[in-house]
Amino acid sequence: MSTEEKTSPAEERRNAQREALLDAASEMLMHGGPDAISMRKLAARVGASTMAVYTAFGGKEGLITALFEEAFDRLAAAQNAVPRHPEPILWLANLSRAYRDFALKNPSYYALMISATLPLPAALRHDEPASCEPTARSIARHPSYQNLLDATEACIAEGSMPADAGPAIVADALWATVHGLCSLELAGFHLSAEDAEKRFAVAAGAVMRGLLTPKGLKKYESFSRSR
Amino acid sequence: MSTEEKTSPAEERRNAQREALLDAASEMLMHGGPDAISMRKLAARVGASTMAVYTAFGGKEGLITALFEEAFDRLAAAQNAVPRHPEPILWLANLSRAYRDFALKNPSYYALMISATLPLPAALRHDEPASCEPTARSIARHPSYQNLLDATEACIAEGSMPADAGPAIVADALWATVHGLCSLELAGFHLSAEDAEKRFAVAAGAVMRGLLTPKGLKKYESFSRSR
DNA sequence: TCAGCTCTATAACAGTGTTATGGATGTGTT
DNA sequence: AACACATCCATAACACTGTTATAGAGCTGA
Repeated sequence: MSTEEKTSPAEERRNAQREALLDAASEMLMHGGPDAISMRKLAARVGASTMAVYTAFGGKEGLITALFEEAFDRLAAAQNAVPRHPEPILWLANLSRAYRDFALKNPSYYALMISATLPLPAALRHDEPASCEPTARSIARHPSYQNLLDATEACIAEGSMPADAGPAIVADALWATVHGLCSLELAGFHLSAEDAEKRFAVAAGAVMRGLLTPKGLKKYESFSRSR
Repeated sequence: MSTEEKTSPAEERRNAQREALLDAASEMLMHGGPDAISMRKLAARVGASTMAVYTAFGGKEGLITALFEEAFDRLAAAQNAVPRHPEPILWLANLSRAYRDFALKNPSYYALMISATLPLPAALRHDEPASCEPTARSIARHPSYQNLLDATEACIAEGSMPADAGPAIVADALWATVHGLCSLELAGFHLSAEDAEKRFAVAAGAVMRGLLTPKGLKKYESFSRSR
């Protein structure tokens, strides 16, 4: 017997239905974006009525919030899967590549995540123009962001990156670049896969190099030489 | 008498109504995002019927496309307003700042533009998963992108940036970073205006420095010192 | 077993984008 | 100037959307 809560058969069935709804919703999200998620069609797909979605998630907003959490969990898992390389610079580089891989392999989840990073829903959807509360829907400051922050702090600790700007600003700089690159790539602006790869290498390498101290630069270039 | 086409009074009235519709639509876009643009409300706002919007733009898709063009025109105007500094590195830096200023001052227009750069509408909205045709809705490869490309080529020509990667890839690297930073900032991830400014300076400066050749780096640092 | 409660199915409400169908308006020709 | 033609717009309807009220089923706990 594990430490799980005892689940009555009805509650178990409810949870199963909730997961079925979430799965179907993610599938609808996959090949049509958030607007393609219709409450009626979603309920019909799992053989339930529309109200089931409302009791499970409270509404479309709640459903999409649940999809957000799913997306963030997947991203966090992908980032945690990156081994903590003893050289923090290489750890950081590997985190960047893992971030890109995640974005390319889960385009609709990624799009959903960054749709909260856009001003549209966050600041403008509701009539209050000065809300600016990211609720829980944002990449930055999220657990999936922690690895990037840790690696940045390790770089600063060993003197490879400057300490005066603060780790958050440095990490944001790298994140902004990688995110922008993924946006470009997902939008289809790559004549070939090799070009996309090359562009990512050039841009991510540039911002990395530009963020390093002279000491860090020397290390980084020795890594590049040895490769 | 100018070179304009002769406009009959009816056609002139039609054009006036079309512009009135576009203005009202942009206003609705401003404080509610694209989803807040309702055909009925839009038509009612200018005192016309719903069909007027359809004969003028063909549908909501056409209306939003018109808003896209408006947004791109404004961005292009903002970029063209940046004087062509004799030092291409500084020209490039000024273009970046102008891009950010535009994004911060026109958040909904900017969000509309980059919503086409996202995978959501471009690749996933319609059921064909392999369309990937940016039609005319994309920042990169657009006239508003030309200044950035020109400045990059000027940097390469004077030897401040490497020529082997090609100007497009270098320009994309800078654009991706600036775009990512604007996304972060517009989403509300700035504790203070000074912090946002600092972050932009650090990140944009880093990618710029990382893209420069040793020769360009020497120039760039002399600029920073003299400031 | 039975009261009580939660969940759900049906149907309706207020919206949305879009589209047929007449009638009014302007246009070009005779 | 007057007629035939084309265009455009207002009305109303259709097919959807998310959401909600209402009533009935199902499970829970005593």
